[in-house]
Amino acid sequence: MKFEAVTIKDIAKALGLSTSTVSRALRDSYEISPETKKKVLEYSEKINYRPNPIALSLKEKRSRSIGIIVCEIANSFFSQTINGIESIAYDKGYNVIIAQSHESYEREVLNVQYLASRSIDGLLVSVSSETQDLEHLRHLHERGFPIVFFDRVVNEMQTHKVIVDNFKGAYDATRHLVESGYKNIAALAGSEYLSITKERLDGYRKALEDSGLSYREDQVQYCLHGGMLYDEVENSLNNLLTQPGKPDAILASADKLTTNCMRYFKKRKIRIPDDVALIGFSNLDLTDLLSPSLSVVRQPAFEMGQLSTELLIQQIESKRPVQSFEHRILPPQLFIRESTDKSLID
Amino acid sequence: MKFEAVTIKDIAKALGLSTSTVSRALRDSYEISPETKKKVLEYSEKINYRPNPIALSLKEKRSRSIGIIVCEIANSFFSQTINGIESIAYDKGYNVIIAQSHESYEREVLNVQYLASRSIDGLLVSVSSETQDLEHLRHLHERGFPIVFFDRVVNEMQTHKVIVDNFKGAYDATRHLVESGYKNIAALAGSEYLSITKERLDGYRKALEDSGLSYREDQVQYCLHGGMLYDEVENSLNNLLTQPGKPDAILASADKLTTNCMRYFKKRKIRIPDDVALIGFSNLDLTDLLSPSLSVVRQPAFEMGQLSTELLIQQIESKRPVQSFEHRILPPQLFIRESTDKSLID
DNA sequence: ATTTTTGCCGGGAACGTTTGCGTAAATAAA
DNA sequence: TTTATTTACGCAAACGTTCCCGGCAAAAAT
Repeated sequence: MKFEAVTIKDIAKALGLSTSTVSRALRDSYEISPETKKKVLEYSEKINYRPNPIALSLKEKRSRSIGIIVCEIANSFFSQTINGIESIAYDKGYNVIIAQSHESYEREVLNVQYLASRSIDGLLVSVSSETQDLEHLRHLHERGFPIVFFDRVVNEMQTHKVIVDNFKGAYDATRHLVESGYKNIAALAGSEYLSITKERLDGYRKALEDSGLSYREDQVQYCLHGGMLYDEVENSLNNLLTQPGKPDAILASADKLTTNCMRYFKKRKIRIPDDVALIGFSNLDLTDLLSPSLSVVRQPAFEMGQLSTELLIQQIESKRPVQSFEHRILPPQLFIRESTDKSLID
Repeated sequence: MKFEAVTIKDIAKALGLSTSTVSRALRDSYEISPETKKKVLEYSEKINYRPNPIALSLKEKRSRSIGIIVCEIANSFFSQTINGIESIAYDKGYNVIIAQSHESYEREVLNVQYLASRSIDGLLVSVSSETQDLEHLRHLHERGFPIVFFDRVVNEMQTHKVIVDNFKGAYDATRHLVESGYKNIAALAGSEYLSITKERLDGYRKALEDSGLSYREDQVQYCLHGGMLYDEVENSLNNLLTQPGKPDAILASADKLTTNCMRYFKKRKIRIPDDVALIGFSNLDLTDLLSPSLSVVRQPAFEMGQLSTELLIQQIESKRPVQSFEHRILPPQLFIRESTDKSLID
């Protein structure tokens, strides 16, 4: 069943005018007499005329829609980011098309190709945790296609980038653990390939060094899928907890890592924070309701979405190729709760 | 900066052919000689030709994209549903465009108009909690535009509908509370306008009656925004808890209602389930990590998304107007945890 | 009275693609 | 050899819109 819409031709025919006149009348051109304009406006109002955006896109060579690629919309951080993106995009008359990579490189490539072929005007990307090869994006970028990276950026490409200060987030969290008296602080990290993983580990390391504690490689575990799979978290924690100098605190550097870590401890009846303290990067709205309530580093997700979108649309609408690319760094927020602070437990 | 893509014309010019020949060669038409086909295929492969979907849409009067309207993608139930929708849509070569109403009728209307003007081929809708007037949807529906409702359906329109057995979900949950010894069971419900609210309350009521307990209107509280606003939940709970015959158990009929209910109890140091038991509809992946772990009615969200999309695409691709509409009802799942069962607490 | 300007409108091309129709050359049938 | 058929391709219209280019009146300037 096709759905027949009213076109400018129908209006022209009904009113005995040409399509050009109708088009001009609708755009309020000075070349059209007030009476004709009035007739056209009234009639198109009456039959509920809406311009066909497909036809417009074809003519203008732009679709007024932007693509988003994230790993999971079910991830609080990304759904909040998307809300930020949406708020700006709709304001500026852009439509958003969301695609999920589910942390798979293959699906990311497929999505990029799909979106590019859908004639989107620009792309907001947070790469998957598997992504190493960037040809699928570089290919577009070289041809002048606007791309903005957020959160999980890639250094190899000259584009606008919006991230949170991951170094500071991890640094502050680690310092907090040290100041709370923990001495063996392990890090549960995401994929090695991701920028955020490196930055967060750097912050963790620096905080240890600044505190006179030593950084030990065996206290760092990577999870390729960023905690999406419970098994990889279980594995990593098994590795950490069976080693000599067992950690008394853990810094988890992603949402799923943090919650699956809790799940692991709960299963094994390991008490938080008595046996092991836990702090993690998370944008969940429920961290206060968990047992124990969770200390977290929170990212300004909504603002990241807004900022990224502003930069993207600015580039899309710029007359000449953008030369200088911005690299914005937003501040993270530290929330101290029971999982790292026994005194808060009643 | 516009992004110039390769067209069929470029291929034709380069190969000294006409656009029609190139088009036919690409579609493997029998009218084209094998040699020409080979040349065209190889060249278009080389320059990475992709057909312009905008031009195709204009010609075919269909965009191969479907719209989704939900209140919040941050809601686990909806993000899971969207994953289900996506899985089917992409399989069948459809693109999805997601719009959020944020439980606002006004934004819902705007979104519907926006999506309709974006030449989508069909719409998957879960109405906002404010929605009473359905003109924005009826208008499209009457003109033969394919619409499928899921979860929050409307009875006034003859379309495909996919829901969960809300009656049974609430019935089972309430029976479970009764069987666990609770006698004063209150219901924290969502917007009165929503189908799911009515159905769930009906199940709650029937379970009470079947158990020899009386249904009391003062034990039911409605939250127009479905728990999105903490204040409305706080208000409702204040009403429930200050009445004579204070409830010893609560059935919360939406995700946000459930979690905000917990938040309220936590703030006031009301113990669950010792002071009040709590069970709620929820698709959160974290209910096992909450304190106490939460008993829930879970909906098969992914499957709902899949099924709805299959029905929608079937209708879109049907040659003749669809006469008979399906009304599918999926089974909910009950999970008993600590918040209603003291024996599970260690 | 003639020329110039102004106001108002229509014709037609273009965006990228598909497709019905026409047709030249090549081949087969008469 | 003539006619019929097949093969392989091009032309042009169409989808809905905008916009350049004209054109033709009436009004204004000469």
